[in-house]
Amino acid sequence: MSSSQESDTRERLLDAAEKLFSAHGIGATSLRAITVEAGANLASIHYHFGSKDELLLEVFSRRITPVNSRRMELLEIATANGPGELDAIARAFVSPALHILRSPGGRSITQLMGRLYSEPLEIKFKLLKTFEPIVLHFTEAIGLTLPHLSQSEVFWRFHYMVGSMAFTMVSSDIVESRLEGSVEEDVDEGIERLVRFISGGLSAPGKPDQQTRQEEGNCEK
Amino acid sequence: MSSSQESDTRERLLDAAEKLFSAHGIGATSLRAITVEAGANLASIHYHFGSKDELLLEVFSRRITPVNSRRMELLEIATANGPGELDAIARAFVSPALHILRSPGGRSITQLMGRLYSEPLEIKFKLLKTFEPIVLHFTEAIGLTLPHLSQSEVFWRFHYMVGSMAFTMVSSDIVESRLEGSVEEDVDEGIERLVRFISGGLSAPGKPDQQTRQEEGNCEK
DNA sequence: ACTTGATTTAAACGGTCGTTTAAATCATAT
DNA sequence: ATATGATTTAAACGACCGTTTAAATCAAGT
Repeated sequence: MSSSQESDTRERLLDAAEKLFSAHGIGATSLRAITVEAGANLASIHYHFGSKDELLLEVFSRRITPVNSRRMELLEIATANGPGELDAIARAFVSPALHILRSPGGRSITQLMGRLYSEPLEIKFKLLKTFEPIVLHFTEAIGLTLPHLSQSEVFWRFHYMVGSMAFTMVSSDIVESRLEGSVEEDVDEGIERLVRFISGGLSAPGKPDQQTRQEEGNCEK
Repeated sequence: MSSSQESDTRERLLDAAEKLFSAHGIGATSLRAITVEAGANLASIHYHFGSKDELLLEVFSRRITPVNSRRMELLEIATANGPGELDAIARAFVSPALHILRSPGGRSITQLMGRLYSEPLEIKFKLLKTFEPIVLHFTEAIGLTLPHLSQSEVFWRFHYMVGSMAFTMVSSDIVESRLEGSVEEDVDEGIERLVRFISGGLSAPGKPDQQTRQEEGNCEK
């Protein structure tokens, strides 16, 4: 039926691995379980990917690459005319990642992406290399919008943003189990709610000892 | 030498498990590695704890119980006279957890606690039961300070706070490896920086469609 | 029809895992 | 000293793991 020269076993393996890694964790998912789920032979993983680690790398990058591309697109739009608005910058980072909740296999890959940060695997460092340009461009954009903050303050706030997003992705099941009464809400509504929190945090006053206020000064307290 | 009737093998097992779970992850740490590290016999874990899962539960709760007690103490102080200040509420939640960085074995247990949230283990749900009173009291405190926000908005913002803190704990090694030039900073300085971000996020304007402004209105933009 | 390379298959390899068992050792009270 | 219960020990159990091998099968090009 398919006339492509690419094996579709490879795709089925990626889909199965994505599903099982997300559901049960990476270490707890065996290659045997993946091949059973994919309807393939045990050795097919080593034939197509070489090892379990390289399979995992492929599972990640297949999803993360387009997400990061979209992030760069949105960031460039947000910063096209001078320093960008903080909510637009936050949205450029958060929205592409949370939007794949809608794609097939969405919930699973979302949890897997969030889990990446906390896994003590060597593969994490390989994957994080991919994020370096993202980190650089977003911290630069935030720093231009908030020039009164020190470089390390900007850097940490960027990571707080990453954390609140990653945690949302990982534990969305837990959070939603508490709000059982509420209807399944729109993805964009969740994005905007998160963007509100993040841009509020990014725009918080800086370290009180140093240069604190720009024009709008202290908003809290 | 020790006249206590309690076995100190038990304590050495907990210390070794805490260290290895944190360094290499839970799934990647074998009972054999733990007993070697503790200088104990392989079967001693099952004698003292019954299983690997129950050992893990003990490792967690030994550290988390005092942290949550301290959180409740600080929250009660912060909310003693009417609605609490947002930064005091955030500090009450964040500070006890990050302060055990100083305790022996600090770095390791910090990463382990942060990792708890993203592990797809059944044990996670047992542990999260412990947090229920914490969640209830803190969301109530935030809601009293920000009465214009809906209940679900408050609930989500609480979880964004948890996320930015948990991510900070898990990935502090990564973040600090980027700021290699900077000296090892004070723990309280990191706490205050995180508190700044969180209270900024908590106090952000609400959903624009509904009732938005209180007295201080929009702080960003 | 035959060859060639890509892909799939069944079977096994060596290793590590959590758990269990039953005997050995220790501490303590009588 | 001896009995008793708590603790530690050595050894093995069955199960599952990631990986490898070599043969079988498939798909095209000639």
